[in-house]
Amino acid sequence: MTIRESGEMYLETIYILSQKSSTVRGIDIGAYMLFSKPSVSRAIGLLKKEGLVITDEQGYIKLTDAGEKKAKIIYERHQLISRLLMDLGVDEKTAIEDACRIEHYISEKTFDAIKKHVDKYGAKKS
Amino acid sequence: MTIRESGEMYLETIYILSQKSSTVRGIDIGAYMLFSKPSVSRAIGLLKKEGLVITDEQGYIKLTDAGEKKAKIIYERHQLISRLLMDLGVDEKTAIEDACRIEHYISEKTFDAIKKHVDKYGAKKS
DNA sequence: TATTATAGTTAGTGTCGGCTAACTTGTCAA
DNA sequence: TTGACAAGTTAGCCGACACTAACTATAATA
Repeated sequence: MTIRESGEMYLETIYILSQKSSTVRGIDIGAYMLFSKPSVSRAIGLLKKEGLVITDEQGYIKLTDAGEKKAKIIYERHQLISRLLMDLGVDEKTAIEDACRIEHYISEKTFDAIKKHVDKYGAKKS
Repeated sequence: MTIRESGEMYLETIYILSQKSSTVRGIDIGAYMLFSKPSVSRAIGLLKKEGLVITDEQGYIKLTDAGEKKAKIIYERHQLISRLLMDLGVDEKTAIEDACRIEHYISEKTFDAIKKHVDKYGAKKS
């Protein structure tokens, strides 16, 4: 069972929250994603099974090395797509929102192409 | 009930097939999309309910005016995103595939921005 | 200490959108 | 005329992924 869009979103969220705070709880994830506690609970359970997430003794949620690696890739994609869209003239809010949905559906090849473009011309805005 | 990703794909397919042949049947749609007959049957039923599709006396599937309008928009999006990706250096096959998945998730604003870009710089390839 | 609030889980539901199996119907050829 | 095939539909299933209601466990506070 490989990870899907929903799982990617959770991973990315955990990654983002981990950078703001050293402790991430299910409830924080739910608050960020606007999902209910049971939805988060189930999703985290699945990510644990896949070895992408663990919970420590206090119940805090952490990414495993594998999870962190994946999360970074997803996060990087999000950033890059946002930048591309902003380069094209899309306002930041819309760019971030659209990137969030698109990021799960682009191939490696397209991602590389966007990377090249943004490295060359882009990133008006960090 | 508003149309979703799956419905958009069916509409676009009907649109494409309608341009190749004046008669479009469920079986043709299934062959194109690689979906089973019952899946197509159900989807077409839903599109009929939404007034986007009708079947004529012989059972052939046609877009209504509303359906054609929607289908055109979706098709145009697909074309534009493909061009954008090709402009970025993505090969045609990959560009078309990725565009197919992305097209359902971009906002009007982003679409407009892509349109401007492609009109200005793009379309190396029709 | 007893109460209350917070966090997590369990159980069960609903929608979307695929699927197979099996039935119906119409056409065409033996 | 009958038998077979092609196309469509019906019935029912499944996975993904949200939800609510309700239970549990723990921590904080009156």
